[in-house]
Amino acid sequence: MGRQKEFDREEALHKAMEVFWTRGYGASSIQDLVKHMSINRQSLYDTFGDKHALYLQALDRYREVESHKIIELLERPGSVKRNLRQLFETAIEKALSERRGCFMGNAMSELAGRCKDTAARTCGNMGAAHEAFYRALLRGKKEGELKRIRDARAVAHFLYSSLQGLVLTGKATQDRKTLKDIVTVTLSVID
Amino acid sequence: MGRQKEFDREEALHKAMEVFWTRGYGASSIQDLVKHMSINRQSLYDTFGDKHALYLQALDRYREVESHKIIELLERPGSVKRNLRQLFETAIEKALSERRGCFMGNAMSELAGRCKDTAARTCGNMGAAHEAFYRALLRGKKEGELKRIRDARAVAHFLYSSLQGLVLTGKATQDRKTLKDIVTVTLSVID
DNA sequence: TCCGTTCTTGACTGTTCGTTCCAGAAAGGG
DNA sequence: CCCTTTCTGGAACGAACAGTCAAGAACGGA
Repeated sequence: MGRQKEFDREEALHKAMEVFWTRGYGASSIQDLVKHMSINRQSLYDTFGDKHALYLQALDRYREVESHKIIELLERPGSVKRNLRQLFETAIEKALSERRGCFMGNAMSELAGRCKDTAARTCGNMGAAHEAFYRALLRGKKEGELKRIRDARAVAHFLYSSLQGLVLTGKATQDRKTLKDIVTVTLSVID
Repeated sequence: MGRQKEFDREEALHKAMEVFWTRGYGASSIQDLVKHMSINRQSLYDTFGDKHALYLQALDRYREVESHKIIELLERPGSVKRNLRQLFETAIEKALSERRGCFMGNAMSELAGRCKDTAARTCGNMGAAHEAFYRALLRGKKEGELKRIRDARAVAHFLYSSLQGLVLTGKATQDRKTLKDIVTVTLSVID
């Protein structure tokens, strides 16, 4: 059946995701990608199609990896408030250490307005995150921790939007207090 | 003193701002800019310097025009709550009709992490908006409309971040209800 | 009127972009 | 062993990129 691939497809895709995540679509050249993926130019085209197709696959991979992290965190047993607080505080720490934001948020900003494929993926990812928030809120209500919440779907939308706003703000300022203020007020709506 | 310019500098800069706002920095070519600004290539370089310098001037112009709109709206006499509601509802309408988001938000996402000049401008703009929110909240407190607010600076940071999150979310989804949900919950913190 | 300055124009630079082609090396199946 | 398939590396493609140059047109001042 011919020669085997010398590189691991998933590993290469992961590297591509990191390049696109860090630099965005337009600012990532094939040169950059080839270098960081440690594969040959031709192998890239043979395996992933063209640049745009690779980008979409990287978005899909991000969703698999990062979204599942969020879902997993929100589904941890115990206090829903504590889980939410931890999610937002982790976001602050990442905003202060890395500066690349959220790959989905970056994709929304750069391409979702012009590219349907990207819009579909960012929208789908938002839907998945929304469901995770929603389920967590429902559980919090059922367990009596979140008595004040009326429209859980609305609050879930709000939380996702707030998280994106927080991460975006973290690109402009490195001031920890500003980011903590945002989280404090955000979480006050589920207090 | 030689020949006069055949174009209006401010008008050309305004056009450049619209191109950068709509397409972002990387995806705007000098070709695009020249075309939409209706000036010659050389005039662009003579008048504004290179592409990057033009971008920064476009950011400055955006701040002058758009930030002042926000400040003006928030300083209107009468109910602070009403003013804030109108600001957020206008943001929804713009998100649904145009798809270009907020130029400052776009700049944060695309460049603030890599370019100090851009970071300084987005940060400065955030500071100005923060002050506008803060003054509005203080007035609301003084006039007895916003009794529940304790840390007005924190709420001001929150409102700016939420606005950015809302606008970004509007790039992924065109669903009006989702956006209205976000605004409803956001404004519940100043209720 | 003529000079000097500045603006306009379009051709042109060298570079980088995404993508493809090709020749050859490597490996599995018969 | 040979055949087929696949991967590799480098060269090459045309297009698009940001930025520059030189020549001339238009205007203000003397």
